Amino acid sequence: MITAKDIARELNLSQPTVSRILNGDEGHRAAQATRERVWEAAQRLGYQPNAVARSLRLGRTDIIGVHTSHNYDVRNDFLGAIVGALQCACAERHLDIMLHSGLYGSLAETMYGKLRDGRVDGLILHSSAGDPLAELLRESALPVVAVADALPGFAAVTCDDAGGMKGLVDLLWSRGHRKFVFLAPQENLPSVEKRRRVFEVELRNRGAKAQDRVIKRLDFENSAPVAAELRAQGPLAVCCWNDKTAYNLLHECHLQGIQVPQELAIAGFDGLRDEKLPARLLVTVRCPWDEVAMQALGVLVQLIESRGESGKGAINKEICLPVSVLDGDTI
Amino acid sequence: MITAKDIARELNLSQPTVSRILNGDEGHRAAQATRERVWEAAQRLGYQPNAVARSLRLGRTDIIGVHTSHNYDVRNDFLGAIVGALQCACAERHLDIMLHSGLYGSLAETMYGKLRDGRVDGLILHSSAGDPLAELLRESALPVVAVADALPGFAAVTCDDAGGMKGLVDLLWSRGHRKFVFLAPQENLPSVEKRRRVFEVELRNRGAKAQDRVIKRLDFENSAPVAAELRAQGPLAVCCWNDKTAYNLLHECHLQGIQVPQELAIAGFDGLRDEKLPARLLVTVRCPWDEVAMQALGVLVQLIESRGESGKGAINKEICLPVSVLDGDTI
DNA sequence: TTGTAGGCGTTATCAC
DNA sequence: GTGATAACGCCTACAA
Repeated sequence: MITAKDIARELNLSQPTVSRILNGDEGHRAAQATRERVWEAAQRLGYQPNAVARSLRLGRTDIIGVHTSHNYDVRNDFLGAIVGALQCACAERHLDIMLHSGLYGSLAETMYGKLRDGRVDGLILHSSAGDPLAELLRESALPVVAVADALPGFAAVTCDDAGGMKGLVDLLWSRGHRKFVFLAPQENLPSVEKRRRVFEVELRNRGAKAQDRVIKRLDFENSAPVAAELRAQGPLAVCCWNDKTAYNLLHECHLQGIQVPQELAIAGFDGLRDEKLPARLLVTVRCPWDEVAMQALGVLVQLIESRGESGKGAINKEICLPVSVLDGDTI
Repeated sequence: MITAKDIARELNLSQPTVSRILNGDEGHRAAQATRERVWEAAQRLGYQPNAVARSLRLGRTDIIGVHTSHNYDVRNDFLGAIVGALQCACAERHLDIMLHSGLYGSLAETMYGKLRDGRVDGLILHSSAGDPLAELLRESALPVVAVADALPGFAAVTCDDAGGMKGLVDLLWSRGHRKFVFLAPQENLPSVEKRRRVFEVELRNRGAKAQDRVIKRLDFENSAPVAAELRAQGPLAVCCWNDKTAYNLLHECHLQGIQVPQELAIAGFDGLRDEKLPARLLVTVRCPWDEVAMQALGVLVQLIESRGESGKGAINKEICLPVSVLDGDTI
């Protein structure tokens, strides 16, 4: 790899002179002739400044880290949506993205170390309430913005989970549904908590009895027995905490011959529904994940630029973006 | 940020002593008491070695770059599959991933510079034939492994496009189809070229006339007029170059009321078909993208480790992974 | 067992 | 205009 020193030697100049000229040289503090010689040599030798050395010197890498405490990678629709949008947003701002790969279940301490080893200027984080990693990060100087799920003590960009769930209940109620189940995940996600709470409040306000607005926890996998169980409880409307769960349930219904929406009406939440096939259009709530990512990046850049001023928590506002209910034919 | 020097000062030691102890200290070249003091202080002060400085010194970052010359991000099913699998594979090898965000259409030279500025040890590349960036990279010292589409002069991990297409033609022919169209993209992708060639050869061998094995180029977007045009040409089997194209076409058929598979039989290629909904199962060829990513990483690590030995092109083998035809109900 | 010296490649601050 | 000099934080070789 060819360095500035190599160029300097070639031209009988000092290395800093080369560096100055190649760095824009705003003050015109170099002879025209020298400048041309330097540019020519740089071109000819294929000089590329070493970004690692520059980062060490400047204390800045222009790299944004992305990490999730959940066990998913970019193939997960949600994370893919976030990271994909970040890629676009980063390109405009001349930033790059680092995906911190941590084995799921590795110690929070270990991950914490990797995140603050100086390789990223800031972090886009997706985590859940009570995550030990978040606890650690809160005390650190690393700028962090949470996405989708707000974390106490961090800036965050989220979707209007409450509004979305209200809209969904409105729609379901208007279609005549009176018996409901909310399928929640095992993990404690703040966004899902909000949805769940609105689900309960809205239905209670409408006079639904406790047994007609049940909360049920499940994981991605085991939707087979759940489908059967739900069917047994007569016709009802199932609000799934995300689209993936809803699709799993739909799939099960197909396998078990359960009529949708006659026996089970199904709604999702995410806006990550698949529109490739027109056959079955899931009712869901569209969350603008691309916008979430863009805004999160904006806030993160602000945090990074204002680093050091008046403590880190200066900007820890939470931005909440509007959602919209998407109708379909599963309710 | 707290450095090794800080610890040294605190304990009245020299900085290298601290560094040595914290780095494993295999030779036991330190007093037990000193070691304990150092570890204690490191713990107490929350010391985290600066990875940027370390990288500068060691000439190694333990970061793998990912770049595509095409205009897509991680939300593209294919790229998502590759990057997602890479995330898993990297975690095991204690590597991290960098997504080089380059605005589509930015100069190859610019991108070339960013890729070899020392921030990544190697590169996973997805590109097409004749890409100027690939030309540049071929001359550089940066270890590169191409995925999905082989590039002359690079190591590559690909799928058995030829075998897959042969299997697909076998299946279509056995189902009685005798009139075919191959939908190809505008770009010149080596993998697609292989599929196209086998498509032609296999059909010619079976005695299909030229007008019954047509090649048609199109982009993602404009499948609307194409669908109508295809329908007009009577019942035929359409082999789409990838699943996304196939789904677009299916969608169009639905909108225009074209019967699938009676009027148009449709097959994809990728294995990125959506199985969330059981309704319409696309006939396609499953490409093991996760395996592609894993193997590519393996080769890349080999290249990195053997860097400097006997020129770079030492290992530029091409690994070709087996595929399988997936039946469905669209043909 | 520990400290000193040097360098990775860059940028910034000064003299000259 | 340009060249020393220093510093970013780390690791390695060698000397003490």
